[in-house]
Amino acid sequence: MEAAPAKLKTNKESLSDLEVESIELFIGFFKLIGLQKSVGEIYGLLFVSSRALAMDDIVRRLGISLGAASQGLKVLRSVGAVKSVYTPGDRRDHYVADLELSKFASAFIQEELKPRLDRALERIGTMQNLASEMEPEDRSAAGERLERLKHWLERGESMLPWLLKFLVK
Amino acid sequence: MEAAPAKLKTNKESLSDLEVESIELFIGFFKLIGLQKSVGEIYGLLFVSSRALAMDDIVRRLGISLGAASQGLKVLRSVGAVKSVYTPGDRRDHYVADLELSKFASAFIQEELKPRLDRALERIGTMQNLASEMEPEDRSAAGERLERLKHWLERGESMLPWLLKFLVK
DNA sequence: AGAGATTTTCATTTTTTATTGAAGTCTCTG
DNA sequence: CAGAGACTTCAATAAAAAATGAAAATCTCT
Repeated sequence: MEAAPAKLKTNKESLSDLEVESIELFIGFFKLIGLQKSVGEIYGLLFVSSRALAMDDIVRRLGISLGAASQGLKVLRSVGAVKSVYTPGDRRDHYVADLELSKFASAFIQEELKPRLDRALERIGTMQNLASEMEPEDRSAAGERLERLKHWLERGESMLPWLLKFLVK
Repeated sequence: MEAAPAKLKTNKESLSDLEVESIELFIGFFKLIGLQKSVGEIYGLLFVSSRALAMDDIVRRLGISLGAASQGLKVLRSVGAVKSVYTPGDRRDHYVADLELSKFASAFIQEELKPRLDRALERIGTMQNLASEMEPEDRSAAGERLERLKHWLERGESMLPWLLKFLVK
């Protein structure tokens, strides 16, 4: 039997406990709003970093691929969760976490929630038309349900601006 | 060349346009709160049905497996989204959609959102302890960030009861 | 302009998640 | 009280999503 092979990846400099906690925290948080693990990892690492990190620092520390880092940073930039800062004498982009957490929440509300509610209300219109062509017995059942659902969704929609204001302030 | 083979699955009685719209609507809605497609399909079908459906009606109409239907109904029961009604002279359970849509939303808030926020706040406590053992330069950067994150999460948490009340009434 | 460094893109592979299908359990009924 | 119907469970399979790795593109400095 051969000597035990090194099972652990050796290509990642070990993370501190603080970094691990931060990463786990943001993986969970970002998953909730539909972002993938690697995005949470990157943000978690940047969140507790006292200096800006270049993409290959991120790659090295997290042990992820360049591709994943590039894509993850793209997402984070697009929701305003990180910004790149200039570092004299270094050609690489360096990233820091933007601490306005409310940005993600409002991006989520405006880019995910709102469009879905709008789409759902559209669908209800379609469904009400379809229902109006049905036999009376079926129509009344479906009709009342649709009306209720519509009210509820409109209520939800009306709440969004308020919710947004609350989170962003 | 042979006659064109029947490509469509023939094991599902075709769905009406109304049913299709409803199913798509609820698939989207349920995905948002982390429930799987088959759960949305079942609820969407029940939502526009004018009568209670047995599990094998659901299986037949949607063309899903018994197992998926059983599991999907289990989830829907657990969040109070469907209830079973008694049908004389039939041993099978028959299900109707519960129209209190707010139930799902509040189940989501209480069973997903709240625990996650709590867990996150716990983690921040841990992180604050870890940070307090760090070198001063790193500590102040991390310390301020943690404090901000904590405030923001507490703010979010304080909003939940209100949100819940708004949705449920 | 061109060499080297950095970053992006995307087809392929890996991982994760959802669905199936068959065996198992329970419960009515004849 | 046996057996058929109704439902559940779970290991195996299929589908979907994410990560990798390498090529292509972009950038920067001389």
